[in-house]
Amino acid sequence: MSRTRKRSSEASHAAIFAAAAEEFSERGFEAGGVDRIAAKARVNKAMLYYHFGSKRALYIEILRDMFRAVSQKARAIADGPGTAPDKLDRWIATIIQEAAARPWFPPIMLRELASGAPRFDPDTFALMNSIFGAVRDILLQGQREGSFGDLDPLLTHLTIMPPILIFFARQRVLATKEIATGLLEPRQIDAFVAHMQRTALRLVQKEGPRPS
Amino acid sequence: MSRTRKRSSEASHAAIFAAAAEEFSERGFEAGGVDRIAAKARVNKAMLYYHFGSKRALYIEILRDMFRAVSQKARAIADGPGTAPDKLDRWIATIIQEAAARPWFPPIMLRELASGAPRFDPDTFALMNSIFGAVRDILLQGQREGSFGDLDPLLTHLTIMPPILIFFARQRVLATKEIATGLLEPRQIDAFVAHMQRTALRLVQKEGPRPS
DNA sequence: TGGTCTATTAACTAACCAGTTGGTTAACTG
DNA sequence: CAGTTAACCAACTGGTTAGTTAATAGACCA
Repeated sequence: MSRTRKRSSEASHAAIFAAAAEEFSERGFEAGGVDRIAAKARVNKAMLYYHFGSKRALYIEILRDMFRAVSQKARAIADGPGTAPDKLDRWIATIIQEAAARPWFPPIMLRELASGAPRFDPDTFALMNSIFGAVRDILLQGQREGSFGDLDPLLTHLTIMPPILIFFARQRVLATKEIATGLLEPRQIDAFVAHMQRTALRLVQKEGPRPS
Repeated sequence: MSRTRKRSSEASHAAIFAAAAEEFSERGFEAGGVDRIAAKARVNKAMLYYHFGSKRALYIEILRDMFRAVSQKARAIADGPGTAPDKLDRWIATIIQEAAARPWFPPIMLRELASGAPRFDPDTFALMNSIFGAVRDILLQGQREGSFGDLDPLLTHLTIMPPILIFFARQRVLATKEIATGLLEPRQIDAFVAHMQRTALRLVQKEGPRPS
């Protein structure tokens, strides 16, 4: 049946993708091995080249998958209705949810930042930039509305994103070492969302009279 | 003369250290090559093993060098005189200065965080933890004195450090690509110090009446 | 002067890696 | 049923890698 073959093909594709995401997340692009990926996916190494063309193309596919999802949601929030503080809250909740749903994303992204993203093709780079574009629009809206103070959108973005990436990279490590269980329970994530929302609001707020 | 030989030995040691710092910073531990390090240091590869014993020992030496410097200064600030907000400001200025002086540090640290620091021996790990210990003492002092609100020291530390690491990792990338020159001029760094000091203060401040 | 130690080297090894090749199997099609 | 093709695989290749070894040059000292 065509179904059987087709399904098998898609299953192989998905298994390779999942195995590669895990491998690259744990070891990085250079240290990640295609033999190990193939073994994890229970697939012959040649299938990896059959389905994805090259180690790099497979890696980029993993990056693009997550950029596509985040970029689309960020644009929807920025272009949708609501006040700027409200949009900022929703943006933070969204990116944290997406990171929690793709545990391989934060380590890969951190390594890309550390390396200067030399593996990004122009399209992937543009996709990543469009995420910042949405955030910038939210921040500028807040300034226009008078609810946000004077701020540098890029610097603000670069202050909010890194703690999120490192929080999840650390969580994965702690989970792997089994130092503490249940650290990624929903309550834990909700508390972190609240922390980052509070942090972001304090960061963009207008300066004003302070207590004491 | 013994001087000539001794100096030559120390010079080789230093050249290998510098070349390795650069190599590991650009490519990471796994992708970093000892042959490339030796070539950069203008030294035979065997000298690397003579002076440092192994690739990993060389790598750890680079990590310890920076942890030693930062840990010592952090302790001095935490244990010295001054109010908590003042200490927090000095801590941020210090870590940013140390990162600027060791441009290889942020990328290496980011990759370690992404990998879960599997290459840390217990001593190095303790050295790194003692940095957090000093920061925690500053934050607790602020709570005791009533100038800081209710906060989680670890979460606060993990909100302040990542933007600093990523700021410098990005700077190095931009400098390499020569997209913009002079980005790391003193003024640029001073502005970033001010931004992070403002960010940290807003983060730890007591909640109070806000401007509407 | 002859022995000893530090610093250095070229040449080697054994393992590993990304990617290729040449061929097989099995579902579908006319 | 015969031909086509998507999906799959074992085995190989060429190149790279961390780490070793055996030998040597020169400083120091007795």
